Amino acid sequence: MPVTVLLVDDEPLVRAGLRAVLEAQPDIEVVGEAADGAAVIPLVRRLRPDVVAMDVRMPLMDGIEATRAVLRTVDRPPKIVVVTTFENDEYVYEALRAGADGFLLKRARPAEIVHAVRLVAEGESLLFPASVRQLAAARGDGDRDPAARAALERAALTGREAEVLRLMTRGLSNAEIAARLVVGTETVKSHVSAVLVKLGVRDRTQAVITAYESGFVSPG
Amino acid sequence: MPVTVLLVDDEPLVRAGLRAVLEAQPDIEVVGEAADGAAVIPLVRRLRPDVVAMDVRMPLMDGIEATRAVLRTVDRPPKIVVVTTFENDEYVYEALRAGADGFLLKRARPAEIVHAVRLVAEGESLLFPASVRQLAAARGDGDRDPAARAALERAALTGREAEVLRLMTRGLSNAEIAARLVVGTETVKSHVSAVLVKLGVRDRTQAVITAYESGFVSPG
DNA sequence: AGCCGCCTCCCCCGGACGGGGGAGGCCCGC
DNA sequence: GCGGGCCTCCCCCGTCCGGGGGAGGCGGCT
Repeated sequence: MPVTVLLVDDEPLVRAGLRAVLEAQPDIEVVGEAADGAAVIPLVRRLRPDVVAMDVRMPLMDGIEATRAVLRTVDRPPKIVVVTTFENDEYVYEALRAGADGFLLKRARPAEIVHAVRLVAEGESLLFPASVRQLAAARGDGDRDPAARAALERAALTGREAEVLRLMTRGLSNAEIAARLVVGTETVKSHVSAVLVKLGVRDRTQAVITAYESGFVSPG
Repeated sequence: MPVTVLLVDDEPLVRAGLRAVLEAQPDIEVVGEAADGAAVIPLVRRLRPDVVAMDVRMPLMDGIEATRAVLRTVDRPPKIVVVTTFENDEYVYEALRAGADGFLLKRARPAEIVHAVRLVAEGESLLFPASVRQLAAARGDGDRDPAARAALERAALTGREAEVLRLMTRGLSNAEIAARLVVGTETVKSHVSAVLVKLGVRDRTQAVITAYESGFVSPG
């Protein structure tokens, strides 16, 4: 029996592309599509796909949240492949922690995409080698052993820091962030400093750049 | 006879998506694909498509350059539709000035994409209404009359300003930009101030955000 | 109970940033 | 030739930013 796949991406074009690529394979069948993470759970319950190809960035509920939701609420859940546009995506480890079984880049060649779907369907927990290598190199860690991953988690932003970073990426000053969060500017400065240290950058502009380049936020 | 289309995009997935969408139409035929603008001219000469669907952002030669090249070197050139990811794309007017006949958003629905291709093939110079409206609204202009377009061009960044903005988006300080461009920091400050005014923003961080949001630069 | 991480706030301080204004040289188009 | 846009540089000044410290409270985990 064929591998059944559910596509989740807000861009119809990407869905059409994935569908075209995957349906060209006799052993793969696309059984459904969704445009947002919020629509995933009922579809998974109904269609029971083997694999969900899930975009990370979606309007209402992003891929990370949707992954958590599926794994938390569905029994015998499908394998989840997170689809991302960027190497060095901050969301990659977030997705893995959320329980995704692998991820792949949108710019990957069709054959690689097919390969990845087949592998995770077989139960392999595949991380795209090139991406993982870049991710590791960018962080200065060795390979993907648990210690390295733990180190990454330690370097992860706290909830408040992520919130502050997100407001930074919207162009707010420290005072504006303070007003928005109803805390003192000194508090905001503390969070900003922590963000800069953790991202390894010098100022808020570089932090915003890193946020865009890593997919923490995204244009459009 | 059917409308023949050449697809130009560096992402195989997008090409596959466009192909799937367009080939579903009986009167549209995709006659070729290219992954970069540099490959377009020989393909256009050989295949003589009615329409070229061209991505703006490509590794070796971008869509604007490729558009210029095609219109300059090919006689009886095809209609060119520029494909972009972002509304409010700075490149939109650049593309129009380069001679593109229209543009469409990647996130447009399949029916709209098909519609756009058919229209330009018929000789209509179509600008996607939603995009144009947003573009106009964002700039505070009225509609797409020549005066408005002229106003946009006047508000456009000069070469030096664009260069400075690009270095800003790479996280450089004024002093670093000055060193890079071999000018004084006061000069850089002048350019930065001009950029801030023209973009209608308060500080460099907001300028970088605008640059990302407008597609002036892009992650990955 | 004790520890630790997170959030909160405080001080001092130097440097970078951005606004305002001005000005000279250059080249291009009218 | 004259204007105008562009690039270049200059001064003053107030503000924001970020670094380096420290510190208290609170909640969870052990």
